[in-house]
Amino acid sequence: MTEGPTITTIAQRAGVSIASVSRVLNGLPTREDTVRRVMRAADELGYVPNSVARSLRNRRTDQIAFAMADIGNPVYVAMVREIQPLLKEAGYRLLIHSTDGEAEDELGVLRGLRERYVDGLIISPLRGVTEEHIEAIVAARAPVVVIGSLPDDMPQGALVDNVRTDSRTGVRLALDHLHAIGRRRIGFLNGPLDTVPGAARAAAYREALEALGLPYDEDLVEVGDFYRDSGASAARALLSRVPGVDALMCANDLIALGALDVLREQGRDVPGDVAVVGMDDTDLASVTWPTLTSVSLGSAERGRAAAGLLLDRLQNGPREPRVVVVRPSLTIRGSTTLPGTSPGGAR
Amino acid sequence: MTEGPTITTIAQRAGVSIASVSRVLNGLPTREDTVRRVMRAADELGYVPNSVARSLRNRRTDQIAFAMADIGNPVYVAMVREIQPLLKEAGYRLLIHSTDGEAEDELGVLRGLRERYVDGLIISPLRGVTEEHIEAIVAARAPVVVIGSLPDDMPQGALVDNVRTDSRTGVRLALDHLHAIGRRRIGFLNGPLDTVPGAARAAAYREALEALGLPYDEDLVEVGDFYRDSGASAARALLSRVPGVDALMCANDLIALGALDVLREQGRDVPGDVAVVGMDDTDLASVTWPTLTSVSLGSAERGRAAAGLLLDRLQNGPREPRVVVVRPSLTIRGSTTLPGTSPGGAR
DNA sequence: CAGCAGTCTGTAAACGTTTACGGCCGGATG
DNA sequence: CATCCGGCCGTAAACGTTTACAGACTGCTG
Repeated sequence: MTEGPTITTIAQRAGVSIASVSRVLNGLPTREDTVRRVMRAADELGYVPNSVARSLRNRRTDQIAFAMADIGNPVYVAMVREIQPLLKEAGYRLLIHSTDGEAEDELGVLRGLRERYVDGLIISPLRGVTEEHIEAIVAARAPVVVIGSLPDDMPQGALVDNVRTDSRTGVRLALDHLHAIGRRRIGFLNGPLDTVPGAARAAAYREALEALGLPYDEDLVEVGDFYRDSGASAARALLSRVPGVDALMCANDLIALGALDVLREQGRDVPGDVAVVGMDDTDLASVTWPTLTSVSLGSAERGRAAAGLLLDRLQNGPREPRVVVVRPSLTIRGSTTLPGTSPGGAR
Repeated sequence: MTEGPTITTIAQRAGVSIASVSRVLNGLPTREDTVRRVMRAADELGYVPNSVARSLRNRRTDQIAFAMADIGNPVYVAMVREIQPLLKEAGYRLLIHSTDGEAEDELGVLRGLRERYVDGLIISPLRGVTEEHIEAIVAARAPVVVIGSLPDDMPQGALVDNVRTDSRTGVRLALDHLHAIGRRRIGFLNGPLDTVPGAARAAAYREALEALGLPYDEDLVEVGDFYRDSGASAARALLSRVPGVDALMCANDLIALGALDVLREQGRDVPGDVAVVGMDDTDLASVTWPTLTSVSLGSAERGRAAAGLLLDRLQNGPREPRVVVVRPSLTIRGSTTLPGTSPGGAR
């Protein structure tokens, strides 16, 4: 396996020093004649600079990592889809880490920053930012953007920006809508309470009910996992316990899919008998039948914001940490509107 | 910004040479006493090796890239989902390149191999492997796995393995099934003919009809793009031209989604009036209503195979190029089976 | 006690760049 | 003609590792 040409090879062929070669290739001022000879030699040899050597010398890798729980989750796909072109545009390559939501893996990625194989990191920790996460971020001395919530008491040295959404308001939007279309017995299918989204949504559901003057009823709440199967089981349990439920608020779209499966199986009309709202507004929401009303937490926008913050720090150097909050919105579709009825109309 | 400790720092603190430090850290035989001192110093300093310097010296980056048209496409997501854990297991990091299917971007990635920022590449070129692709692969001198079809006349020097599927057989499976449930006027909604999948599926459709003894009718074929909107337009056009069509074969699941939209809008029963078959068997297929019968081209399996081939080459050195062919299969769902009817039954 | 084998360690080179520094040469100036 | 200045260029060091090689030391043998 012949090794490729290096600047030394070019220097020999062009009869100049490696310093001149480097200068020419980097466009530094050089005599016309030298430029031509170097360019010629480089072309003939088909020279391509070695990015590893360059990284070592320049102390930058032009790589950025994105770490999330599961690349199979449409929410993260939406983020990657926004992040990738922004990074490419700015000359960075993208590394992907799927952590399965394991804190251990997340920490591994954060600690990996010290190996200096990336210039920065965007991370979305599923179970929140622990003491250990923070330590690792501080020790990394590389810019990090956390998508999700961050403790208030971040230490000074941490080069960390934050992008978050307001799922509280998101749940509120959904319940207001359900209330507006006349629903009063609104069930809630949540994910695990020891995840950040799970805990936040649980609290938000309670609050929203209160704001609407509806009673909180334990029987209307079911906790499972963030998957379709689990959503189906939860829906089945809830429906048999409280047959009169007239709406289901689901903590994400996958759970809502499971709920739709069960409602169809039981022959209950959606939204006639039971209205359903999902959360995350993934691509799936427009595919189901009926199509799924869903709270958009702005995945794409969060991805864009995170990439923007990171690039800003990399390009413009240190500054005060920033927080970007993305406002949720409600996308109303068929699972809460009877055909021919306007979205806001009563039932 | 304090720079982190290097082996030099450790060497000073431990009172030994950097060579000894390196030996200890790499587990080479060393006197007990020295080991202890080095380990102690490394711990106290919180040393982490610099992966860039290591890469430069070792001539390997422990990174692998995956290049595909669009990370938003569920087919590629399925592949990434399989590839990532295999690479992680083998100690490689994963880089993602979304090329938008632009030949220029694909070539950019291939040429990038010469910059040596990755040890290998998995690529899925949307519009086929051109002369230029091949040149770049040969020049790369790094192992490449192509997912998709590869010309027969690859030059000797190319370190390239190949994973492909047999979409011909896939289309055949679908048409056999449609024929078996009594459909005779089977329309075909295809993607662009200048893409590899588009061309292959067009030919396969013709062949399959012939094998079934059905006439080929131009009016039954519509060419658009591989997206949902485009699938809808195509379906609309086809249905108005040939109202009596009793089945729609779609070149991918997204097109099939569009077709389902239109059929619902026109009040035609699926599968009663028109049966629908998609292709790729993505997650979407189990979400639609009715759920979508779809030809699985084994995305996950192709991803696994590609990662396996690449790792094999990286770990065991040069060998003859290999080709893995993944057999398609048909996943039968609601869009071709009347409730209560067994899948194979007549209409 | 000389010689020798065997361990362990340190020096230095190498991986392929970028860049500080000083030298050389030309022309312009006094 | 001596001096100075500016523009180019080459030498060498640096980035942080790994590793070939040779030297130092130990303890043993004859």
